[in-house]
Amino acid sequence: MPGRRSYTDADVAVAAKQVFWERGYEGTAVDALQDATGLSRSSLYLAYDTKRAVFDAALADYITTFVDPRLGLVEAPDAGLREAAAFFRGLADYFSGPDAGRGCLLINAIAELAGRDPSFSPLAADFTMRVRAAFTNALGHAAADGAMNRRQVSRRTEMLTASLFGVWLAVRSDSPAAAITCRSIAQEITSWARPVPSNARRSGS
Amino acid sequence: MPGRRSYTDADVAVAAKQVFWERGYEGTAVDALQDATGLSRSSLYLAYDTKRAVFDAALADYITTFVDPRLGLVEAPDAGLREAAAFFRGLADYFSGPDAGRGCLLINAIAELAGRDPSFSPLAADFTMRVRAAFTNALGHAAADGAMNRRQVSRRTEMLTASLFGVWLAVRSDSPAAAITCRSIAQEITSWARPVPSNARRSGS
DNA sequence: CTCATGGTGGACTGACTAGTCCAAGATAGT
DNA sequence: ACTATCTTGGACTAGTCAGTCCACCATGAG
Repeated sequence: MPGRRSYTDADVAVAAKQVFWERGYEGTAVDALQDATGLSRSSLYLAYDTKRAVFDAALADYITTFVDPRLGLVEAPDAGLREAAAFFRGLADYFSGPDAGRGCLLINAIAELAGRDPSFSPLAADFTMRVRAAFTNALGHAAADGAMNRRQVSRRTEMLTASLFGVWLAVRSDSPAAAITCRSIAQEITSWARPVPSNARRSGS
Repeated sequence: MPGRRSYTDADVAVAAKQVFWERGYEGTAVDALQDATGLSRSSLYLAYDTKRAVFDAALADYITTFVDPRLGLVEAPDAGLREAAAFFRGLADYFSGPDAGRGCLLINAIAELAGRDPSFSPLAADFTMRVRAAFTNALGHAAADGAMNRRQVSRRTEMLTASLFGVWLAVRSDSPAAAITCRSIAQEITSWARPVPSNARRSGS
């Protein structure tokens, strides 16, 4: 009902986030945003000039509420292999939950828009850099503790960064399998902490 | 011009493959398929009943011409760490080429359709299983040679599978970076072949 | 040479899309 | 209580989408 505005821009972004997360950017019609927010078209366009602006706001909200807390663990100044492993275990737990099939809003957006929508590319590039920096941080501390050398830090950072993107893609097809993958990665990271098991070759059979 | 049919279904699939590869499934209009094939709408729909059928045929062609030769290297009965590393180096070379930005048609399709189009899910699940089996094959042989134990085989298989999906996603935003990632992964795999460097802890500084 | 077969181009359909616009009406300040 | 301001709902526009359909005509058989 008319009068003074009954919602904030942030309300719109949060409600829209759920729909974009579930159905993707192109897959979300403005009508669906109306249903999700309970607002009519004019009210929506009063808050944001374009569907894309709604999406950007939803993505920004997602990053602060979902990405920052998790990745922040690995970005912490005292983060090490423990935190890197815990990060992937946390993902594994999330992948065992009911909402895992939606994947990651940010990585879904990269998959959908990167390379095709030029205005989106910087965000994708920034995020990749951020993840790489986070793992370099954690693995660098491990190297300082003598667990690995510099060459290993950069190689393993590359591998963890690629793996992170990969599990978020895989979780949309098969979340239980992706949960297992995350736990495997966490275990592998943990194994890096050991100076290196010299009995590795014999414990197989 | 009318008369007897001047093209085969396979011609259509191959031409369509290029467009789908470049622009994605939803992003490709039937008009674009007309341009690519040089056929008119009726001729297209004479070869395939639906846009989706064209896509499936294009994807099948992609798998036999692009995926099979590369992944076959790792699936070979005598494949080991050498072949797994060579697989990622081969990817790195491809990522340095001009067409890298399109990514992988199959993985793009998984990213676009998995979880949203139920009829596509089996193909996605099958491919993930296939990749996992391929790396299990190669790493299993390495384990038989004493380079690692069973636990490492399964963990590292998970990691390589996730990494493969990840690099194909990343290559669409930044192909030079993805090429470096592939080479790092190849080097890491190669390092598994060594019984395990006991001087790893000291060579850092 | 003639006719039936069937490939072909292009107009068309109905269902969507994002975004615009305006009349209706509730509120806040006076 | 009155009025100006600004939110609201919903009709509307212009464009795109996948898929259908038909008149046209080149070809192969007899």
